[in-house]
Amino acid sequence: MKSDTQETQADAVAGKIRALILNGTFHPGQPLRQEALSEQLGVSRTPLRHALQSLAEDGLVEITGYKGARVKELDQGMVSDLFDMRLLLEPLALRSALRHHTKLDFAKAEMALDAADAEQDLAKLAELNWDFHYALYRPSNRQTLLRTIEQLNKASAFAEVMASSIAVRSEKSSSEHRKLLQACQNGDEVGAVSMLREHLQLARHDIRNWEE
Amino acid sequence: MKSDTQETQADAVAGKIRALILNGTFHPGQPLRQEALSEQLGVSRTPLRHALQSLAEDGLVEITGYKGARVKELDQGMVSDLFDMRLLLEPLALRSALRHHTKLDFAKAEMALDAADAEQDLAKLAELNWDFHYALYRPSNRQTLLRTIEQLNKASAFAEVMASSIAVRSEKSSSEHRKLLQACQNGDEVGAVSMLREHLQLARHDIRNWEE
DNA sequence: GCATGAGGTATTGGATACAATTATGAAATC
DNA sequence: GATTTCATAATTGTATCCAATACCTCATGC
Repeated sequence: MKSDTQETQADAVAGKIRALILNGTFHPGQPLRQEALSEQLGVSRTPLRHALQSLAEDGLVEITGYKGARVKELDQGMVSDLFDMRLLLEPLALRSALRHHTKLDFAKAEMALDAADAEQDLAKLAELNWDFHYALYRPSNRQTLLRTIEQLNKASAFAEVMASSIAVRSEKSSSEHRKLLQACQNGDEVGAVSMLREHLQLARHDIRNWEE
Repeated sequence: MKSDTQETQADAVAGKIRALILNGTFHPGQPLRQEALSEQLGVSRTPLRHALQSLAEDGLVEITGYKGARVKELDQGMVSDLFDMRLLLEPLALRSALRHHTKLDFAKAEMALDAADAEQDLAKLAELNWDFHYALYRPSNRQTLLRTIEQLNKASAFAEVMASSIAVRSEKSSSEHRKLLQACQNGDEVGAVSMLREHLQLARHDIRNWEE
């Protein structure tokens, strides 16, 4: 997961802001003032600005020229779109990866699951969620596909947190994840794919119920 | 297509650099030095940096911390991934849009096609290409889906230009586009979707043949 | 001869200062 | 009283300057 690129302050700050958003410290629609944030996080406005731009790419904040950045509102169609896309793309990645899985991949996936079961912090839980899925998809070695799926997952995590769904269904999610992992280990392609589909549909359903 | 957000110099510069890349002035792998570019484009390094970050999001350049930005190399799997994804996502957008098309949408699409037939500049041709597809998908009103599809289209345009494919198959592409538009106007859902699929597959095929 | 490390240069990342734009609010006008 | 206007403040975008990091050369040791 670690890239060879030297981490810059902007990246670090982006991570911190992401955590603050996912933890609920910053709520949807809230404006993110550059000066205040920069002093709060102990950096200048320059890297902060880059961080905000990064978060905008990930769909967590919305930037409007000369008007500033605010935490994105979770609109009605966003959840549908995200999960429709994930339902189309992730089975493709999983199928491409299935023949190339190694024991190390399964170990990484299981490690993420175990850590998730003990995790309370929502931001870290979301991160572990992605670690699990990524472990299963990465052996496909399809970088471009993986990058898009990662974006969609990050945005989904945002939606789940906003809908207070990620905490509520964590134990359900865990069992679904373990079944999916088991199917992958057995080399059961149709089972794994259908388990993945079911998992995504259940997640979407639970989010839907929480938004009014 | 114009958003209400005030265009900033960073955005303008991003557009210029994108054009320079698509026109072949900057070739893949070439490093993009900030100082040189900033003086060439008449802006400071600060907005230039933001522009490069934007282009990195679009997948046209690659940024590595403290090492700089370079025009992205067109790797083998990228084309496959992009078109696999487009083949899954764009039919969904088209189907969602079909019932909501208005005469204005068709007019916009046709205008883009007519302009494309007379266009020589590769960057503008790529832009018109997207304008056409966007006109057909936008009535779906699915913003998140559209945003992802836009990214994929921009990246595809990059790949097509790099493979010297966009110029060669422009007349073929035009006829495919017009058939697709016709099917949409007739309200022929299955015809439109299959035409779209064929169009994408042909584009992928022609790119494949040009890369060695 | 080749690896290795010190030093200097080139280039990027970050901090600060300044300009451009937008939001705010009070006064004037209908 | 509501609305428009204009000035002022708050906020973002841009330019400039400084610091951190990577790259390249060249000396030095084996």
